[in-house]
Parts: sequence; C-alpha cells; structure tokens
Amino acid sequence: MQSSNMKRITIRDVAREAHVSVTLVSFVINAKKRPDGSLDCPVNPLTAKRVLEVANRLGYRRNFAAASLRNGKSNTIAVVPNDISNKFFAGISHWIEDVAHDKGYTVFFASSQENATRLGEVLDSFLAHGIDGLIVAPVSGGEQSIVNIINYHVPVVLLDRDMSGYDDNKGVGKVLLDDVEAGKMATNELIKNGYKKIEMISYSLGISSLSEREEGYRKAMMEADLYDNVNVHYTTYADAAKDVGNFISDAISRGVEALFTPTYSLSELVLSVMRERGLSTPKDLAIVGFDESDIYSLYENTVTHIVQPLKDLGVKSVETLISMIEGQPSEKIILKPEIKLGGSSMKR
Amino acid sequence: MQSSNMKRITIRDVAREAHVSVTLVSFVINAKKRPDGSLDCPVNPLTAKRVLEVANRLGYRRNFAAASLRNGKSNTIAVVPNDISNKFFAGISHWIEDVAHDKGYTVFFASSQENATRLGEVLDSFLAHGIDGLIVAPVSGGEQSIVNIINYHVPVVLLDRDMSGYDDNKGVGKVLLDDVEAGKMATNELIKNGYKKIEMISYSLGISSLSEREEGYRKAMMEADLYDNVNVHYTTYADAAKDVGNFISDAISRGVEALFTPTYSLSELVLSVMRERGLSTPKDLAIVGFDESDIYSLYENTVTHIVQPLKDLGVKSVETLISMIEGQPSEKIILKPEIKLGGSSMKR
DNA sequence: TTGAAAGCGATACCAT
DNA sequence: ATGGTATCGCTTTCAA
Repeated sequence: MQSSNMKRITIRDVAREAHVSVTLVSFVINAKKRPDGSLDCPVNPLTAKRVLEVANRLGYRRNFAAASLRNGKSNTIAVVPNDISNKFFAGISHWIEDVAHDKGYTVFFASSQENATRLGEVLDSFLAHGIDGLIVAPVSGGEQSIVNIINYHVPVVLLDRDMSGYDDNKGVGKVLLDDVEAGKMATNELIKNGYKKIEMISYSLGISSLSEREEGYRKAMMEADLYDNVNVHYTTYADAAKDVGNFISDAISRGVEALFTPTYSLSELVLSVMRERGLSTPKDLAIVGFDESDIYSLYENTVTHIVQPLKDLGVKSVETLISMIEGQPSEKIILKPEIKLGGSSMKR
Repeated sequence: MQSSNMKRITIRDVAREAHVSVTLVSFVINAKKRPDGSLDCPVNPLTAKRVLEVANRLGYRRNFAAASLRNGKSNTIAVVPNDISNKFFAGISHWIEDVAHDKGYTVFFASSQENATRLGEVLDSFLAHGIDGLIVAPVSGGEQSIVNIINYHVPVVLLDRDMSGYDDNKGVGKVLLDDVEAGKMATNELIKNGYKKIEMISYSLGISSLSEREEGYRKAMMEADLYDNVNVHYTTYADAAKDVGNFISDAISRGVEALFTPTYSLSELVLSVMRERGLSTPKDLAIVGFDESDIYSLYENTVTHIVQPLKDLGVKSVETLISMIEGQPSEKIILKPEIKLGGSSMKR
C-alpha cells in the first residue's frame, strides 16, 4: 500500500487468477459460513473452494475503504471515554472488545480527555471514517458534537454519563449506573453506623454521574433529618491534590465525622493525604469511596466502597449499540450499584 | 448514513450549491492554511471563501472511505498494546494521542490482550481499514502477524518490547527502554546497600523487556560476585496471586534479603502479600519495584522503583512512525530508565 | 450458477 | 483560476 514494489491484491486479481468474475469472488468472500459448514451463497461449492484458495494464495485482503464506500457500512464501532487510561473505564473496555469481536465488529478507542473541543475532533474523525456506531461518555460542553453524530443517524449509546434533553425515544441508547442510588447507599451506610456530620467532596465537571451521586447523598441526608449537615466541596482534576489537602485539615478541625468520595481518584487522594498526616480511618474520618482501587485494602481498616457492575456496563453498551445498528429501537439501561463493606465506615 | 431521510452531503452537493466544479471544492477542502492565513491552493480567495461557507452551511464532511480509496492514505495510525488498560501503557497513550493529533493523524487503539491470535485479528482488521502506520507491543507468538504487516509495507514501530530477528534496517522502528540497564540499576541499588541474597520474580511471557530486565539482574549479580545467589522465579498473570504468596513464604524461610520485581503488577502483588502477613520492607524483605504505582507511597518506607520515561516513549514512537510514513528511514531509539529511591531498599 | 456494468465520493490528471 | 472525467476496489442489481 505504501511502496510500489508490492501491489495490493484486489478482488480483480483473484478473479483473473481463478478464472471467474469479480462478482463471484465478491460473493464468496462475503459468504457467511453456515452451521453445516456450507457457504451461504449462490455459488458452486467447487468454484467457491477454488476462489478461496486463490485468494489465500495471493494474500488477498478486502479493501475496507472500498467496501465501506460502496455500502456505507464499516463494521466498526467507536468508543470514546473521557480517558482511555482511567481505571474505571479500563475495567469496561475489555468487555466491550470481547462482545464486539464476537459479533464481527472492530472497536476503536480514542479519548476525549474531558475536553469538549477534543471530543468534537475525535467524533468528527470517527464520523469521517464511517463508523457504524458510537459509545461515548459525554463531557461537559460536548453535547453539540454528540447531537451532530445523532443527527447523522449514527446510533449512539451514552455510557456512564447521561446527557440531559435526550431521552431514549430520540434514538439514543443509554447504559448508566443508578448514581442517585449509589450516593444514597454510600451515605446511608454511614448514617446507619451512627455518623451524622457527613460531607462530600466532588469534581465540578458538570456531568450527570457526579451530580446524581451528590443528589443521592443529599436525599439520604434529608431522609435522616441531617440536611443541615450537608456540605459538598468541589475541586478540579488540576487542583485536586491541593484542595483535598486543605479540605481535610478544615474538615478535621470542624469536627466532620465522615466523608463520601464519589470517584476512585478522589478516594485515593483523600486516603493518601490522611496517611501522610497520620490520620486513620474511621477513627479520625470515616470514608466511603467509589470504584475499585488497589489501595483500598492497604489500610488497617479496608475501605468501604461503591462497586459498579463494570462487566455489565461494557457488555450492555455494545449489545445495545449493535442492536441499534441492526435497526432495533434504542434502550435505556440503568444498572444497580453494590456496596462493598470494609472497616472504614464501621460503627462509631 | 443510516436512514434515508437525511442524505449525506457530498462534495458534489457543495459544488452545485456554490456554483463551482467538484475539483474546486476538493482543492479548497484540502488546502492547508498557510502561516499568513492564506489558503495554499490555486483558487480565487473569494471563490474559496464562498465554497467554505457553503460547505459549512450544508454540514459537509469529507467521506474518508472515498478519500482513502482514492489515494491509499487514511491519516490514521493504529496503536496496539497488550492491554489498553494497563497502567504503564496508560501513561503513554495520552502522549501518543497528543503528538499524533498535532500532526494531523487520528489514533485508534485496540488491545492484543497478550494473545497472539487476537493480535492477528486486530492487525488484520486495522490493515483492512487502511491504517497508515502501526505502533505495537509484540506478544509472544505474534511475530508472524507483525511481519505480515511489515511485508505489506505499512510502517511499524515496536514499542516497549523488541522482536528478535528484526533490526531497524529492515524497516521496523523501535522505541524501547534499556531494560538490561533497568535490571542492573535495580539490582545494584540493593547490592550497594549491603544486600547479598537478592532474588527476582517475573512473568514467563517470552517477551524481550522482561528477559532483559532479568539479564540486567544477572549481570549485576555476576559483577558483584554474587552469581551463586541468583534465583529467578516465574509466574503467569493467572497464577500470580497464588505463586507470589507461596514465594514470599518460601523466600523468608530461606533467608532471602531482597527482591526485584520487574513490573508494577508484580511489585504491587508482593507488597500486598507482605502487608497481609504483617511483613515490612526493608526489614523483612527489601524491595525494588518497577513503574509508578499508587501504593508505593503508602508504606511506612516508600518503595524504591525504576521509572520509565513514559512521555518520551510515547512521543518518540509516534514521531518515528510518522517520519517513516513520510518516507524517512526507520530508527531505533533506546531510552534510559531512572531509579526513584525510597526506604524499601535502605541499607541493612 | 455466473457475469457485465453501474455506481459509492473524492482525487488528480489534463484541459481550457 | 476553473472544470471534465477517469479512477480507486468493492457491492449489487439485472440479465443470461
């Protein structure tokens, strides 16, 4: 494809060599193998066999660009998380690849880096590449780019984060965690164990998952008549280390008893700061964290945390997407979180 | 692209609407902006402006399949690590995306999952999609798939792991860590601090990076006249937890003084097992780990570890690849590791 | 069961 | 500066 001393083998080369027409070659190449082993196409089995042999001998490979240009389908789906290397997403990607692969689709990943402009560029590029469908975790401000894709009638599934204003009946699939429930679960566990001054620290990203976890926290506090104690602190990726440091000092001095951290990165940050300062959990501050982390089990008291069904999130999102590509209506799937108890939220 | 109620806008639609030929539209669309802002194409600036406006108004998007079919270039590069969610790789992907993006390339990721068959499928798929270049971390047994790509004259850069039998003069770029040096560094640090019974635990993956880190360990031991103490234990991803558990007990009972773990996952595993058993480092066992890990700083004595220049690995690999795509000869780049000292390798 | 031929959309050669 | 058109490789009628 690059140099000239090796011409790319085309369907025509195969046809010539096998003494048949290009049509026939195309038929054979695209025929699906049926359970009984026979080829599902109107071609003489012997001819088919010969074609296959020749194709193989010549090292033929279908030119996807041509096929895609011709029939407007690429058998490719794009997956765009905010960060490809994020631990939460890491636990999902594997499942997405597996299911897609089983169904004959190739998966391409690229990250938006929590940046609306970048998301737009990435989606543009994918669109231009003729992807058949898209699984995306919206970033704040990136709604328009996603709507563009939808308007192009490319099936879209929102993963992990919702986008307001787009319901499933508008042709957008959704696979989300019940984040309100997750926030409630975390908070209620602390309340149940006697904590009253429970606060929360979160990112100000403007994404649904975080705001709903916060909503769950508020609801739980409200229902326990602790609404006066509600206090949510916000930070950003860039300032997290500094802000968390300040917050911990402040919290301890104000007599805060427990903390809900709605992402694994915040959980890890809080835990490391506490360790640095010689604070222990739950004695100095009870903690309920989020997602899995290697460090949760490294504390004297292991860390209680909310667990997301990563496998289901991955599997369901591809399945929904592929069914949409195949013409089925979109679905909205809400998965339930679980809580894994550790010592960090033990009774006071 | 899916439904029929919204026809895809083509270059011809733009041409008609702007009252010019398709040729002109193509010129304008593909013109690069020059530093002075002018368009680098033989078109009347006013006409160009009009074309751009129309294209914009109509929501025109280039059909990549068509362009790619026509000129055999897709401006897309593929990156295939063994595991997209691996922490080491996570620290690299970001840089790859950034540099590629700056140079006008889109990056698609997919993982081989440390599986030769899967690697073959993924590469086939990428090849069929007409990628312009490939950055890959070879897996054991996957050499042939990679050679296939090379034979197709698609530029390839090996990242992190070498492949024997392919030197840079054969058209394969390489961006690797000096793994022998890394193994030496780690071992020498321990030797310098008075440790003599130093062992190593590694994966039996048959990949160059690990075997060279082992070679470095052996060399360092040899040079310090400690070769009789050399002892390398092997495990697999699947058995690692069990094997490491057994090994630690065994090592302690045999009076092993220090351990070199050549991947972050093994380092983490050893550290957690030690914690579970109430063992501390370096008192019960000195440790030199590899790569960054959140848990290295969580021990009473922080963990000494080898640091890879992730940014350079990422940046250099794309830069080399793109220069190869543009016709430059391949390069072999070996980067130097560093060691970050912690308490886990302190003097006995 | 087989084949001829019309496109898919963009590019680039060749004219004007 | 602008335009006509053959072509990339494949799929898919339609006809034989």
